[in-house]
Amino acid sequence: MSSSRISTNKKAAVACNNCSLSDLCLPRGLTKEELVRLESAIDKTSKIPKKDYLYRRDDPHQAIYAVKSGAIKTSLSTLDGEEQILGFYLPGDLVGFDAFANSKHSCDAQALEDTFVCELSMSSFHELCGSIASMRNGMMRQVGMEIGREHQLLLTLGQMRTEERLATFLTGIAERNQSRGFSAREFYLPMPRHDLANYLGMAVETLSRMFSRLQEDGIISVNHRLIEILAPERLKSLGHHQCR
Amino acid sequence: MSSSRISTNKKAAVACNNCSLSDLCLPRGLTKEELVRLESAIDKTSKIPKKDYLYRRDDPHQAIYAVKSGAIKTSLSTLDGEEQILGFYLPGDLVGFDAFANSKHSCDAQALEDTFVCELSMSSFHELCGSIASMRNGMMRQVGMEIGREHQLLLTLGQMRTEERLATFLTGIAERNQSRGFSAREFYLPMPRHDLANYLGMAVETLSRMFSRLQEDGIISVNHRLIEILAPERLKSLGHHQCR
DNA sequence: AGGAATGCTTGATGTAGATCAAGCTTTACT
DNA sequence: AGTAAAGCTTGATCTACATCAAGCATTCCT
Repeated sequence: MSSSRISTNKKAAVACNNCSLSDLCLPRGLTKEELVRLESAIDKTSKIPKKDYLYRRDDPHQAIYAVKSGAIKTSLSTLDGEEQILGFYLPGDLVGFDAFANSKHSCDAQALEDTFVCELSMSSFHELCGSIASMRNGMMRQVGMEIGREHQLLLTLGQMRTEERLATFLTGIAERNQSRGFSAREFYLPMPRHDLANYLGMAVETLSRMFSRLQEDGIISVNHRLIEILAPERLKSLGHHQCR
Repeated sequence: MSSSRISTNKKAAVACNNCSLSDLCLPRGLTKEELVRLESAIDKTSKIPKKDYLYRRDDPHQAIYAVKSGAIKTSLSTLDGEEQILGFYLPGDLVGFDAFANSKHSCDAQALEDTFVCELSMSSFHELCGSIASMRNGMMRQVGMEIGREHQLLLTLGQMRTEERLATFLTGIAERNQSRGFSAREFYLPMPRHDLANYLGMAVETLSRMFSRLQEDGIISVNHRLIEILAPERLKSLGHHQCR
């Protein structure tokens, strides 16, 4: 039941320096010397097997994690056994800010597929934030982006109809892939329908129908989790509630 | 249209030291000397008249604000003229973290009534965070609480029925008042129905009906914005989706 | 003080999306 | 390989809530 990570390698296989995610993740804006300090602080890379938890609610805040490959979902579980998914974290994303309030995690983080994460222990984190201004700024930027994503999701859940929610989500994923050097046109979704429906605040059946509708309209092509965006502009224009 | 603050007083009328909000806001955990430094960094207290903006989207990130009295709402506006309210900030709350991502505010912040805020300029903020560890930690705690509030709202919008949303909101306000030394039983809501309905993701009419329903059931007493909670336990038990 | 505008409530009606139900496909397990 | 269990889709029905409509109360403005 508890967080059971295996295949822990002392020292990251790839230095931050050489990591393909370096400009998405923390290193952006650090000097060469600072980068060396960050790298030596990243004490290990862990493999989280599919369905295992990276951490659970009330676990002590041990580290900030950077997703290297795979995907993580965070969620809140209620007493009556329901859950609300809060976010999906893809390679280059940082996870773990939810524990800032009281040094205990306030949600669960689970691997959607076999996932590798870099760990920056909280003691290293504090030390680096205390001594390197650009590290502090980079961290603040990341926290700000996290808050921004949550604001966007609140807008989605509060204002949009179901078709628009899915359209907005798909364009978001496409842009994210683009910025990571992957295809914005064709990609695999890392999460099952069940999770995506929950995240977008609708029933699985409704989500499925919306996928079908977008496909019938010739906007996307759906093959289970493989999505091809045929008409990116039309997809984007379905998102009426874009921020001014 | 733009942010027009008036009645700016050089130097806060009440020092952080003596401020009734001190243990809710930043000072918690600071030594006497650190507190003096924080106080001297808080260069002014501003009055934001009702309906004026504290800041707007795309404004440069000039300060972190602490609400001393009154109330602030933050919101996202869409191109087609709709809005999603993201949060209500009451005395003791900190506002302005939304600009961490790129040094520009990513939402609007508007006064619901005449409001006084303390301003900690970003330059002071950076200086204090760089030199005082407990200041850094206090700030992280605040950011964590902000993220926690947003998670709670996502759960509310994603999982709850309308009556439950209102019940959860009201118990939350009651607890907040309690922790601030005000009555948890009787209080004025600072926001109009329109804003509360938007925040809770429902139509004003539905919100009004839910108020009426809770009143008919003898759980609360409603007189416009004056709310009296008659049966706190029953109200709380309507919130089925409490976190485990 | 008087009138207009805003805010709130209640009732009647319509509908987007939930729920229920069933079949099919893919993945997981022995 | 064969069977069980998940995962996904489509159709039929139902309902919680939105929308439309109207009236009253309160606040704002001159």
